[in-house]
Amino acid sequence: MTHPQPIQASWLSRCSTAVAPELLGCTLVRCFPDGRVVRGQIVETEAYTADDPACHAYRRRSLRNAVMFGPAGWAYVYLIYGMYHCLNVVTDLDGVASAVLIRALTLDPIPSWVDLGKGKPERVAAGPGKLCRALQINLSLSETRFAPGQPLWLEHRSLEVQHQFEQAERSEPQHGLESTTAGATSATNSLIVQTTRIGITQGVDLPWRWYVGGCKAVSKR
DNA sequence: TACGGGATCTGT
DNA sequence: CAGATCCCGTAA
Repeated sequence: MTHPQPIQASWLSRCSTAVAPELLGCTLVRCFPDGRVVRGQIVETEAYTADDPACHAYRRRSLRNAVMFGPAGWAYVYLIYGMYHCLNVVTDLDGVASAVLIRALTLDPIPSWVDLGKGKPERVAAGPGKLCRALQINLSLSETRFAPGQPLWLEHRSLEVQHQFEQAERSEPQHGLESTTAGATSATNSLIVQTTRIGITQGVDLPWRWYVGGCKAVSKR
């Protein structure tokens, strides 16, 4: 068991559509001022790019979206529907407005101070709004850097998780893409499913959502 | 300055 | 399927 490897800004400094699937299986770390730490495995992501009409930075640079135009490795948090927050990881080169929305986490174990509410524990961080509620992520964390010692940082897939993903790729004899429900496609030999994004009205057909197949924390639709 | 819609979630 | 609830982009 090796210790966790923090994700550097350079690794995130690529197109969001490349980063988003690779963030699956990685760990989001939330560190509170008193030192308490919550770790969650990322199981669902979406990519947003500069020329993507669904992207908050599509039209112009503004006070809210400015951080997306900057270098990779910063947090973009926004308030949605007046009551939920959503967490994004800024990606790509300085000047290229893009980000990955973190849509779901599995928390194992769930720390005692995380509010379970009612409902299944495996769904405490199922959905972009719920994961921010569970980890107490709000606007004050927007425009902070993902780095160890900060309130938020990211860690690469553990060896175990990496093996899981690779093993899944080996487990089936070679096949092409297999169509599942509603246009979702997944290689029969991969844990990762790629499909269209959720909750948007523009860019609806872009297949820029990825999730870990079979995971209970993934949005259902 | 005013207005309306939104990368959500829950309960009916 | 409606409602909660508030910020921000757009138009005036």
